[in-house]
Amino acid sequence: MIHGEPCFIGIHQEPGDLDGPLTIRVESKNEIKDDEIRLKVSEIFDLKDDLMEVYNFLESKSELQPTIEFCRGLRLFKAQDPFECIISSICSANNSIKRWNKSIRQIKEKWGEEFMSSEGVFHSFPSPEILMQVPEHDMEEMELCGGAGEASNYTSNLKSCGVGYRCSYMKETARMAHEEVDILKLGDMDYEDAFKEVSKFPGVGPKVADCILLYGYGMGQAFPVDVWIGRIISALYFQGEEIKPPKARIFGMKEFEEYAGYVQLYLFHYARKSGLMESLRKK
DNA sequence: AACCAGGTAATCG
DNA sequence: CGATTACCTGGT
Repeated sequence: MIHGEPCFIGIHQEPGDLDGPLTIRVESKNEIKDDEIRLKVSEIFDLKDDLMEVYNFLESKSELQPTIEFCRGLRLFKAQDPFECIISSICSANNSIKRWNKSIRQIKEKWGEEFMSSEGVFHSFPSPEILMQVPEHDMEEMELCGGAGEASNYTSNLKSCGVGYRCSYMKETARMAHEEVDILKLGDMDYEDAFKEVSKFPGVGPKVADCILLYGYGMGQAFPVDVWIGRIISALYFQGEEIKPPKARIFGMKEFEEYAGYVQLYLFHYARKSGLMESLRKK
């Protein structure tokens, strides 16, 4: 997997035993060294350090202390495929979790590479080159196929995955990732430069850019602000006064520094589990 | 059937 | 500049 070959990793931990042992099962056609597996798993699940450093930080801020008991053991999860993360993040904008997950699953099933394992069939996310060539809508696909039958019968096009107007963003981003931008290089840039760079992709605003950098490239200083984080910051730090996303983002980055990503994750989960979210619902 | 949620891009003053 | 609005889809 270090070299890009497919590999399946199953991870199990007894429910309720967050400090208990992790069982890791690996499947691959090729031989893989134990150390490589450990390295990759630990990178994906951010296991390189225990969370004490994060918890010490949360403890030091009175507004954040309550999040700990609701989130203990929760970790940032790093995406394995940067391009999948970029397209997924674009797809998530102005969209529901359920819907954009469904869209991404369909994209993988339709244009990803297929793999078998004992757990069933898997699909990788298609490469930029593949995705940029996918027809946008049923009419385009029909013409490509010679124009036979009803357009609505064609389902090998991006719009059929329910991505809506994000379709053109995704295709153009795929084209740029293939022809103009080295998306692997983003990981070596510093945060500010990487933020400017990913913001060049259509459909990528501040929130999506921060999601890409946080979940796709492990940049922990990113603080993605969606409506919920905006409301939570307003409630916890500004006595409920409305704080607009750009201001909430700057505030979060200054206040939380290299822990901003973890604070965002913990605040969101805390608000959801504690009932704070219900009380903040609309306006 | 009208209305809602959800970030970005375009447009307006 | 800041403020407003169109955009698509699946849900009520």
